[in-house]
Amino acid sequence: MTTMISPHDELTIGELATRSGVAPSALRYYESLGMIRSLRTAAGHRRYQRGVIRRVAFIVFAQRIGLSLDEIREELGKLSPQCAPTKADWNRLTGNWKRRIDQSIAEMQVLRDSLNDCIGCGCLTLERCRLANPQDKVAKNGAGPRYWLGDKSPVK
Amino acid sequence: MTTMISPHDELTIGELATRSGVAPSALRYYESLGMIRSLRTAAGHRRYQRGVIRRVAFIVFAQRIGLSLDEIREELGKLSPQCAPTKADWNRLTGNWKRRIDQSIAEMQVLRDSLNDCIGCGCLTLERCRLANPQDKVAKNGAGPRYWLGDKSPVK
DNA sequence: GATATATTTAAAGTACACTTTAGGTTTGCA
DNA sequence: TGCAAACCTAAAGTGTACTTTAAATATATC
Repeated sequence: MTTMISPHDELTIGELATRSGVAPSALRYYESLGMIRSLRTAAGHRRYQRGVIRRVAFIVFAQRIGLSLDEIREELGKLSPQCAPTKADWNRLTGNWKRRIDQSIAEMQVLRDSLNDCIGCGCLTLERCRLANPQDKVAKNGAGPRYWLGDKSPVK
Repeated sequence: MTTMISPHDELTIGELATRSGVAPSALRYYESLGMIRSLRTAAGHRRYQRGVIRRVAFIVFAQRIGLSLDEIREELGKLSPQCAPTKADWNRLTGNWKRRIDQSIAEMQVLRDSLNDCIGCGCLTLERCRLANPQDKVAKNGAGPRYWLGDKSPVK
């Protein structure tokens, strides 16, 4: 019986890396942040339970949606320790995530529309197209491009 | 004549910061990267020509679309030095940018659909929903979440 | 003229998400 | 038994995009 997978349904870090597409160093990093857990062999090598694959998938997915590791860590904290989420958990999470995704899409659409407007009006500037306001008014607001594009958040 | 704006249609760094919503430190940083230029007063203070506002708007816009400063620097290099882009330039740029935006939107939609599928099928796992493949096949591919989500790019 | 605000530079610091390195141990296979 | 490949830890390094700091000079306002 030459299995590629450990007999006890536990994965080595290399196997988890292959299965998840996430580098071993990243998996260790996630573990150092308390996002995933491992058992250890007598020699100190990590062994991952199968559920961890889902957890890593969860992390990767959430990252693509735009969550920071810190936010993801919080979300993971709301689930049962190392298990798959309950149906209720899942609905709540996906609800939040969908809203987030919809926001991203909406923002991208604003950006695309901005380009259309700029082409349409022929003025060739992002600045004046989006800015119906006279310049001095904008200057007084302390507003900038982010404002032009419909975002109120500080510059960072 | 108490103007808020310099008499010669040239902006101080503070004025440009206010007008663009970009911090002075960031403007200096962009200048250090050769993305914008300034004239200097006798005392060495920066003075920005009006066109620079558009250039900064361009930078901010491109960042939101997801371009790195390095990519933006390249795009800026294709324009006439400190001027507004020509109509042809503009169409080319916006064409590229729109494609980029469309890609972002498409990716977000894939992510959203993934969530829908997961809810719809009730399996409560990202992993098995997106993965019609038997697990061993995936293991052989060395594929991971990024693959499940329709992306071929390396882990980074 | 005094003072407050704005500006200058260079260099170091920050945050995020990891990766790389170094030096050592363990495992799997012939 | 021998050896390559995989694993371990801690600490330092990487890339992006800035911000902060410090010490000095300049400008604007009263």
